[in-house]
Amino acid sequence: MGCLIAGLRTAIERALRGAVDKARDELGLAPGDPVPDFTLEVPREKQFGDFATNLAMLLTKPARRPPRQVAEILVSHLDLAGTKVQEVTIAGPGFINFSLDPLWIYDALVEIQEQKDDYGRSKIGGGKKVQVEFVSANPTGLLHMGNARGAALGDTIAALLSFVGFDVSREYYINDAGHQIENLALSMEARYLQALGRDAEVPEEGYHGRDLVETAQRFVAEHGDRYLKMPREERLKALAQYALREKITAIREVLAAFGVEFDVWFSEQSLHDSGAIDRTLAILRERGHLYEKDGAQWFRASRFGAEKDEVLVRSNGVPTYYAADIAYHKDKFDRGFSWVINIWGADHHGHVARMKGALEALGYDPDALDVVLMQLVRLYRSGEIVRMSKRTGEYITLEELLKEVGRDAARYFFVMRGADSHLDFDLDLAKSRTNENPVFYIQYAHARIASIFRQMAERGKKVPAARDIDLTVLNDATERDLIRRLVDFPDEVARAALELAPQRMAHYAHEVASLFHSFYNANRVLGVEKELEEARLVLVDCTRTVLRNTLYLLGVSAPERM
RNA sequence: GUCCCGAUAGCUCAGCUGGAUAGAGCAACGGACUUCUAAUCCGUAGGUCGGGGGUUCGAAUCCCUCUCGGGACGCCA
Repeated sequence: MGCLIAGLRTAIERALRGAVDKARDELGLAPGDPVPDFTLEVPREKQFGDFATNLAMLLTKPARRPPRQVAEILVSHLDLAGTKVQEVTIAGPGFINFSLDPLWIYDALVEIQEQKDDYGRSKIGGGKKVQVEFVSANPTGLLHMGNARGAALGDTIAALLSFVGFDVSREYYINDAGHQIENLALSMEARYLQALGRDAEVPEEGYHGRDLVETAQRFVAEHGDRYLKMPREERLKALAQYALREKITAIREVLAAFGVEFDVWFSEQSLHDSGAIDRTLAILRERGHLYEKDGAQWFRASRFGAEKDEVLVRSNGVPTYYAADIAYHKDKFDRGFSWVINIWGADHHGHVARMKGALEALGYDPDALDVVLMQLVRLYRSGEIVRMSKRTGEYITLEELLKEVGRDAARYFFVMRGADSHLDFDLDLAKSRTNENPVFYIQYAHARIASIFRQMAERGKKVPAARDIDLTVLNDATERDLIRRLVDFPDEVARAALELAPQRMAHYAHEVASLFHSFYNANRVLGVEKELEEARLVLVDCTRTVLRNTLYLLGVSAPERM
C-alpha cells in the first residue's frame, strides 16, 4: 500500500543525494566519497518546517567548509520537483529545513481513512522470517511479574514486527528437562504423601508454592493412593508428568487471558530425545571447539568472546542446560529464521555472549540473534514495595494481577518503560479510574470518539468520505497538530518495531490521546456549520483509526464507552 | 575483583545510530462545565541531564575516570 509520508521522505532523500552528486566539484569531494548516512527527521519545533536534514553538517569535514556554506551549495543544486516541498531554509548550525505545501497533511487523512485497520502497515520486513521467543518460564509454578513483563514485551514486539511486514512466529521454550523437573517430582511426591495424610517435607531446593498442594490433591482425586505402592521411580515420573501437564495448561490459559498466544511450544526434552544435542556436540567437537577436563566436556567459549569456557557435558554424562540451549538455537536457524529475538530477564545477561559465541562456533551469524534483556519489576501497593519471594512461593502471580488490575492496564504498564529500565508497577495507579492513569486517559479518548459517532448516528448522519470534501477548513492549531501526529503513525510503528522498543508506541498513544482531548475541548464536532462538521468527522474518524491500531499493537482494548 | 544495566524536574520516566531553546505524565499553584463524556482542557512554576576530564563545528547522547544503586559471575537454570 502506498504510504504518503514514506513517499515524501524518499523523494526528499533522493533530491538530497542528487544535490550532493551535482555539487561534488564545488564541494571538493572525491568521486569515490560516499554520500554520508544523513538523517531526515521531523523537527521538534514547528518553525523548522516539516522535515530537516543534518546532511550539510556531515559534509563539513570532507568539504572542509563551514556547515552553513555547505548547506548553501547543496540547496543551490537541489531539484525539488515532485517533492511537495514549498520552501527550503538553512538554519541553526547548518540544518536544511523543508516546509511542505501546507495542504499535504490533508492528503494523509484520505489515506488514513481508506486504509483503516491497515493504516501503518508496511512491507519493511520483506516477509523475512523472524522468531520471537519469550516467557519460556519454568513449568514448575505459576507466572510471576517478570514473566508477565516478558509476555507483554514479547507479544508487543512480535505484533509490531508483524505489522511492518515480517513473518513472525511466537515461541515458548518449555524447560521440561533436567534438575528442575527432578525437583518438581520430589516436591510433588511430598505434597502427594501429605495429601494422603503421611508425613513428608518438600525438599529445601524444591517448590514450596501452595499451587502444588492443590495439584497433588487433584492427583489424589484422580489416582487415589495407588502410586504409594508403585516403585518410587514410576511414582516420581507420574507425579512430575501430571504436574507438568497441569502447569503448562495453566500457563497457556493465563497467557491467553493476557492476550498472548504462541505459535510454537518447544520442548527442551525433545532435544534430548531426538539426539539434537548429541549432533550439536558432535559438530562442535569436529570443529575442535570442545575439550575434556576433569571428566567433563568443555566448550571453548572464550575463543568466541565469552568470559570463560563452559561445561557442556557434566562428568556424570548429563548435558548442561547450556548445551540444550545451544542445540535449541541451532534448531531455530535450521528452521529458516533469519532473525531470532529472545526476551530474557536481566539475570541471564551473562548467557548472551556465550550463546552468540556458540552460534559463531557452529558457523551461524551471531548478529542474527538479538537478546532483549529486561530489568526487574517491582510492585507497589499503597506506596510500599510488595515483597516477593519465589523460594517461599510467596509472590503475586499473573493471574492475580489480571484479577486485580485487569488486562488492559497490565499490558500497558509492562510496556510503557524501556526493557532495560527497572519497572515500578503501581497497583493502585493501574486500578485507578482517574486522569493519573495513562491507560484510562487513552481509552477515554477512544470512548469519547465513539460517543460522538453514536450521537451522529442518532442524527441520521454518516462520516463522509475524506476525498469528497474540503478538508482545508481544518485550520485550527489543535486540528493541525492532531493531524500532523496522526500522519507520523507509520514512521512511529516502523521505528518501534526495528528498535524493538514497544514503549515508543505506549508514548505515542498517549500523545495522540492528548492532542485529541485538546482538540475536543477547543472545538465542537456536531452541530457546527456543515462543511466544518464533515471535515471534523473525518478527523475524528482518522483519530479513532490511529488509536485503535496503536492499542491493537499494545494488546489493549479500545472501549466504545466508559 | 571482573562484567552488564541504570543515574535526566519534587516523584515516575521519555529522549541516547551526536544536532537547533532537554520533553511528558503525576504532584504543586491559578483558571475553564447552559455545548458531542470535566475520567477532559488551558495557564504558571519547576533542570549544574550523578561528579570530573576528553573527542567534535556541536555532547543528555560517543570515549576515559570516579561516585552511588540494581544484577550476573555454578559440572544451576
